[in-house]
Amino acid sequence: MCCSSEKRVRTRFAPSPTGFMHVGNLRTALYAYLLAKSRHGDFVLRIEDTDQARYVEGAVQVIYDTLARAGLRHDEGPDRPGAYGPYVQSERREIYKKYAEELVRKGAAYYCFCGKHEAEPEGEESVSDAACVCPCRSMDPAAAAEMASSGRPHVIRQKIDRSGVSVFTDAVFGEITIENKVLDDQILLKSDGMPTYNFANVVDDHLMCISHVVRGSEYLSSTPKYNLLYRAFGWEIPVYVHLPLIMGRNADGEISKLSKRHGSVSFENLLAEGYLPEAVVNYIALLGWSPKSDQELFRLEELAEKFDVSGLNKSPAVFDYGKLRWMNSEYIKMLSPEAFAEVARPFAALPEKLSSAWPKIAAILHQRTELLSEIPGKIAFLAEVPAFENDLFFNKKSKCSPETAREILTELIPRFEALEALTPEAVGGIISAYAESHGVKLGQPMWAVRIALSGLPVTPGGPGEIMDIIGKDESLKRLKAALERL
RNA sequence: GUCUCCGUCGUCUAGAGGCCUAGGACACCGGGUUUUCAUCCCGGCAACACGGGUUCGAAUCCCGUCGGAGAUGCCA
Repeated sequence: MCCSSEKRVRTRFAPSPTGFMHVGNLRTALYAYLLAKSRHGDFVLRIEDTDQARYVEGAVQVIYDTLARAGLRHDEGPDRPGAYGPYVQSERREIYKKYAEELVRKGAAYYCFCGKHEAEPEGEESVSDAACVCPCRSMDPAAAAEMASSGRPHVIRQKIDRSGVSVFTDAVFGEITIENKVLDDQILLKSDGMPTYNFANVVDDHLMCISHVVRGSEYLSSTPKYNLLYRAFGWEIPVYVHLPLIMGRNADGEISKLSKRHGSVSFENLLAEGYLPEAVVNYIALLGWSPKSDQELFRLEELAEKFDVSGLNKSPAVFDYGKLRWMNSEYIKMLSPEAFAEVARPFAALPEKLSSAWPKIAAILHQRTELLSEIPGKIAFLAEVPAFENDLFFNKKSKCSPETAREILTELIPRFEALEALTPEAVGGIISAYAESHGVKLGQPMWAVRIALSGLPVTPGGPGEIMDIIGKDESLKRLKAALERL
């Protein structure tokens, strides 16, 4: 029997192996993890693979990888043996069968031989399942059991008394009342012998001693059915923690449950775009939960310390890529220069000749990067000067024009040439000296040299850094080419 | 259609009858610093869905309206 006397907090994350991890699911996992850890409890991973049609090769690995990268370490799971395994539902068939049959014996469920329902034609007054009464419902139990054991295809349905109302309490939403007449005799065991989610989650949560069921609010309206199941078995009902949904906004401004059409919604996509896992975790933690303080940046351990169900919100939250981006930039800035160079490297797409200059390139990129995937675009000019017009030499603020640029380059090129090495300091010194001797703003020669060097009005780093990175030969080549066209 | 839930700046949120001329953050706008841009600093714009109650007093409680979302699968 189970451990209902045990006070230990145990939560679970129970994803279906569909091949990718939706951020909504990740957030559910995060909250389940935080709830458990904030109370020094256990966080369990269970794989819900009861839908064979949706099985995807390698999908379980995606789940492990996601949890690992997000830092959500589970205490038990298929890969971490615990006392309540197996942790994969397809390996628990016999368990569900046994309990489903127990329910039939208790009169809380029945065999149904009706076959699949055809889809109802659109537009008609749809007759809900709840309203129609299956003839199998009133079949003689002994006869039905015999038919079932003789191999006749069947499912097992929950037998629900539709009178009265069901009331339950959710830790987030409070007291919820639902009329029993809207509850249908849902299928517990499918004709292939696999349980439905509706049945498996109850059996497993009980058997695995889950104390707090953390899940999306889409399950709110079916919760009374689960409670009926717990009662039929005589099991203790867990604490429910239903989470507000994460919404997305489409191009027309319409809001609906966040899905692929709203952008990258899987954790792996987000990482591939250059969001740091810590930033994503921090961001989604605050999507629907508030620490009730003005703090917004949290390490995972800190979240586990501060997490409390009372901070959970009831209303749906719109996923805001803009704010995620800001948070990502905060995490990038917090990285040490070495760490930044390392995480950014795979995104850089550097040509061979520049690869040894990576540490220097990373240094000028560090404080100006919000998303790692923007890096190639920011540094492409290092490999090759993009086509540009001489008009680019015009700059109001620094009073620069193609004419002044010509003067500047004419005077400066020999000085750069005379330099042993084009270090940022040496280059800066020469440019400053020019500004001073000509009585112009520093920005003027800076602008001219930058444009000549990069063909861009905006570059990471200034002329000194750029020359240092591309080297003396290449620098002079570019400056001379620019002067020639002036 | 039916049922359930939700409704504070554009977005994420604080607010649990007087502390609210409603606070923070992102975004946006403006200013300053700066070797461009960015970072950084300062400032600004911007919300209690609406209508009734209850109360000396309501963003906070009650009712209604409207709006939004979810559920209604041999998916989870």
